[in-house]
Amino acid sequence: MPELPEVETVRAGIEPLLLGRTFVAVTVRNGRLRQPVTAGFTPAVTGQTILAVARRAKYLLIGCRQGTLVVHLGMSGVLRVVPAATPPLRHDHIDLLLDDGQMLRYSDPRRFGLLLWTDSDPLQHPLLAGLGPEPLSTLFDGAVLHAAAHRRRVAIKALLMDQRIVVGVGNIYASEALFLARIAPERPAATLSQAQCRRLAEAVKKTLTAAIVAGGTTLRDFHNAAGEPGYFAIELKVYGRAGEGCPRCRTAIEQRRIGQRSSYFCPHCQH
DNA sequence: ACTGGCTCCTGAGGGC
DNA sequence: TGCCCTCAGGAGCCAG
Repeated sequence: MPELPEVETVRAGIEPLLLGRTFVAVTVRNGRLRQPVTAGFTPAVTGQTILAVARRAKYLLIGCRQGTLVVHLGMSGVLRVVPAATPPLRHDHIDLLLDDGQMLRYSDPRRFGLLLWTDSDPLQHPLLAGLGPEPLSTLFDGAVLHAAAHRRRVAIKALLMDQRIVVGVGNIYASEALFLARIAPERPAATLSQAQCRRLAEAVKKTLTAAIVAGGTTLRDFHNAAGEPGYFAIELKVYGRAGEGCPRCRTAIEQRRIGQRSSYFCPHCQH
């Protein structure tokens, strides 16, 4: 369930449960993920003490004394801290046993996610080195977006989801941000004016921030911090609402495929 | 250098 | 009930 807000919610949820803990054992039931879990994974992680739980783009970075555990949730990945005795279900692929009787459990039906260990700077890892700016930082704004869109003919929605341009925006929040900015998702990126790029960059920040706040609220209600945030926490204005009335003008929301992904928009107020 | 299309994988839901 | 199709919140890889 992962776009940036969901990953951030997971990060915030597991951080207090992991800080200072040590991984005492690792069980890999099925390591065939997007990148297969390597033979060196278990010995590398075992014995490591957790010093930080950070996030870069949609990657979780669990910083340990001698390296970093990098986790990506893919489409369907879930990370939870549960009692060590919890019996595994079908898609509970990896357990990382902690020194307090709990374990960090990775589940992922579709197995598009990944776990890897790196003992050097995780930000320099090939998977992360080419990532664009964090959307909520000052490194991302209208000017940056406008520069990135220069001469690009791709649909603006596809550009928004390109992690080399800006990270963290997935299929749901791309539709939501474009709705908020009143920009049609199919517009070739290069046709957006500076003002429109400014509006869109602000809409991205606003959309993601609202979702993080909502996720955090949801999580606080979860006593076990099990992290079942999800998209129910926030009211989506257009995503998944084909045929329903636009919240602004009541025109029927349209659904269309853009770059193999379902996109939702109001044909009347988005241009 | 870009662009669009395909691919990995399992599960859910709709139509017949 | 079963079968077949389509779709799903990601992103790397490939040919043109």
